[in-house]
Amino acid sequence: MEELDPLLHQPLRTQLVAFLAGAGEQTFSDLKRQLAVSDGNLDAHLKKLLAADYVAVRKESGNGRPQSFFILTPQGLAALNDYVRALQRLLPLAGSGDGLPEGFPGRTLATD
Amino acid sequence: MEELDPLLHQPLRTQLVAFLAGAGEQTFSDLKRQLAVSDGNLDAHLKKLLAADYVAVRKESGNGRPQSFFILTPQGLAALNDYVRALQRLLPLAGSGDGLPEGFPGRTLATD
DNA sequence: TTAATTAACTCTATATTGCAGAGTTTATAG
DNA sequence: CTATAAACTCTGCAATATAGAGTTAATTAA
Repeated sequence: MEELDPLLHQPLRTQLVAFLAGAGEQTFSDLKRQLAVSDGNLDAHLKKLLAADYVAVRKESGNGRPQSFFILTPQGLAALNDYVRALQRLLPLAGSGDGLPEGFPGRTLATD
Repeated sequence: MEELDPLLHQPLRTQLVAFLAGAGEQTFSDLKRQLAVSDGNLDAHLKKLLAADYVAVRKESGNGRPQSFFILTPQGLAALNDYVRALQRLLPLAGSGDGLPEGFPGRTLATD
């Protein structure tokens, strides 16, 4: 059965990676604001992504407050790519911009 | 930012619900085999889906071994529908059957 | 030039969730 | 009627997620 990278298949991390993919390099604070998440929680999830080399960090200081810039690595983008494909195979999303129930052939609903 | 139903956004439960959506009513053992998961783990996740009324169960006995048939409820299908749409908004998947990197405008990659 | 303030992180303890295997029940076979 | 096996279910351990307290570093203002 279709595997879903557990590192990516978690609400906050999916959002994180999707956001980095779409918006490019972001500071810790940017991410914190965008995802409305606590410092500690963001830190913990970033650490996991860093440990997996899905995300890289570049630190700056000297010309202002110290800042960390987080960015998706090529591996991270590749993993996201694979993840999205796995989702597409698992969930019949193809061509369903507006409904998708028709995309689930053979289903039977509980009649309650 | 885009919300992802935490009940569905978990590897095993996503697979479970996707499978039920695609294949209709399934027994406990069918699910166990298809998802290659331990009894206890399957039971735990089914309980959560039952508690949320995403899945319903019908029990049979008397004419063979006792069996439970699990099935997606209308609420479950609706939740899955919402979930897929949230993913589609979060991840720019549209029309990317074969690459998708182009689907992430504005991204910048770490050069390592 | 140095003490106060504030922003940017990071660490740690607690809560929540996930998992596997042992246990229980129910049915068929000998 | 005892043994075997399939179909679940329960319980304790392990891993993960979260929040908030703590730490470091830089600007501001006396």
